Amino acid sequence: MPDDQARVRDVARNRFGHDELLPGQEEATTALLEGYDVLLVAPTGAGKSLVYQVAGVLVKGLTLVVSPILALQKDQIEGITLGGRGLHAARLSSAETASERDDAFRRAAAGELDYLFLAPEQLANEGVRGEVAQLRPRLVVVDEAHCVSAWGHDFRPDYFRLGDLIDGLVTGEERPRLIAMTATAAPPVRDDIHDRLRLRDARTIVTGFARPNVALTVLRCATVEDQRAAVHDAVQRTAGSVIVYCRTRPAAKEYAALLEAAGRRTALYHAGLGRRKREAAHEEFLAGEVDTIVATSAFGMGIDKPDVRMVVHAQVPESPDTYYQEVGRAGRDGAPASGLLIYRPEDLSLGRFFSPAVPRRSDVRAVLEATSDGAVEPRVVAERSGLGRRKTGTILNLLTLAREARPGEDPIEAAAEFAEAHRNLERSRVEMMRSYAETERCRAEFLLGYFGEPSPMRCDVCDNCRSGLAPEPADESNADFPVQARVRHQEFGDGVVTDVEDDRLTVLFDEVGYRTLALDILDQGDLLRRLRG
DNA sequence: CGTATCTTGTTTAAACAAGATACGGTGCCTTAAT
Repeated sequence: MPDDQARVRDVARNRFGHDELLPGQEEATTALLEGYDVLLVAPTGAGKSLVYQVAGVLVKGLTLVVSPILALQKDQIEGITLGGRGLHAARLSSAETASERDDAFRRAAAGELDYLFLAPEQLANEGVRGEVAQLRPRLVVVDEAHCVSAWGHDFRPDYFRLGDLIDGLVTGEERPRLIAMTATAAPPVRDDIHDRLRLRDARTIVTGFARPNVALTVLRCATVEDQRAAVHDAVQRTAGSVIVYCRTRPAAKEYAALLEAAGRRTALYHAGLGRRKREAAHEEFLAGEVDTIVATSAFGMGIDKPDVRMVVHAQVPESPDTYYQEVGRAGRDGAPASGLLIYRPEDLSLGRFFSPAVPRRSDVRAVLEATSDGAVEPRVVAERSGLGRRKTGTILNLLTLAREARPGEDPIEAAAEFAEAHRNLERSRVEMMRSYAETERCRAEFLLGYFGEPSPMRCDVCDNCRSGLAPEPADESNADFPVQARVRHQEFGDGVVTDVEDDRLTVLFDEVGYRTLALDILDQGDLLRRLRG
């Protein structure tokens, strides 16, 4: 609708001071105005926030923003209310006093509030959910939507229930429009977000994953001493801001001390440090008072420092999903930057260790029995089953998933199978990270393929391109099994082709996760068949 | 699963190896004790 386009541009310019909209922004906003749900996958810095801000102005009524991190919500609110835009935003969280919360509800009910921010855990509270429903939000925004997929089962169970919780807000006939936004989502993650949030008539808008100014390199080390030296040397020869990612808190502490001793101005960041220290480290890094920050994965979402010149992974992360997200914090300003992975294969074991456990069938049965009268509140079910709240929440989620996807089957068995499939997927992601570290292909091409964006060209700046190892990307257009093809494997079951090389295929299987298959073996028997549709 | 550290065991009794054990990420929220 040209009309909508003009309105979107007008609001972007006059309210938010953006003369031009970036690719995807306008498309996503107008899709919302036309009544579609939207899944927006766009890198940080591509202005995802502007999409919901503009839509929030044009869709009359309250815009509800679900966001995972309280500090992030605070930044967003400051951005919105800044500079006399005449817009109003508030937050509901454990950090607000009772009177602040009352005030937020009162203002929202009076139509004095444009945006209300909260974490899913707030919506999980029945009382809060009821009150928010009364406000009749017209637009619901799920920020950092990959969390729905990544955290669903065990870490923050209310993320898994978010679809239900949002459905619980519908009071009248009209359901609010929904937009899910994330910077990283490989195709299976996109499907998961779509299913978990129950998007309707969803428009999926994906802007490019390519980061041509970030040179990717992998350095393989045999010993911890070599590893330590490699991190030290890489940081020392880099001018400007550097992020060093470690897998554990003790490792982060050790590397921070090492680099500090070597004369780098260094800050340490992990979740064990407490809010004040973390804020101080973050601010020092943003302000350039330190040029190096050594962190665990806690240092992540909402970090938007444009001039990071290098992201070093002192230890290999557990998946290409995480790696892409973290290395993507390099070179946001478009100037040359590098992403260096220090690879010692033993470190992958930590990724396997952290992959989610499959609950015992006896525990699943206990939870099922505790819900026989229809109880669903995790607190009640945990008391009755005698299991911990966390474990109970995980199992409840699995049972929900099992009932939705396989009605009529034994829910205990189905839940256990889902947990196994989930763990298999996580472990296969670890193996994909191994493949990334060990590949001779263009690193960027590998990552883009993983994210469902096959690239016809090499990046020319990664280690494999520079050394001449990287082959020309395979022409997959006339392959027997092209990307996206649905296939059936005799042993692994059904799946989707995610990557095609000259001599091998990578397939994402429903039950066992990612597998790379050698074509010459496939040719020998009828191991793999293409399915229709 | 791998690593660091503590415990036990052996052997030209102080040192060192083998064996056992603990630990490892991400954040809401609530509530009790300062």
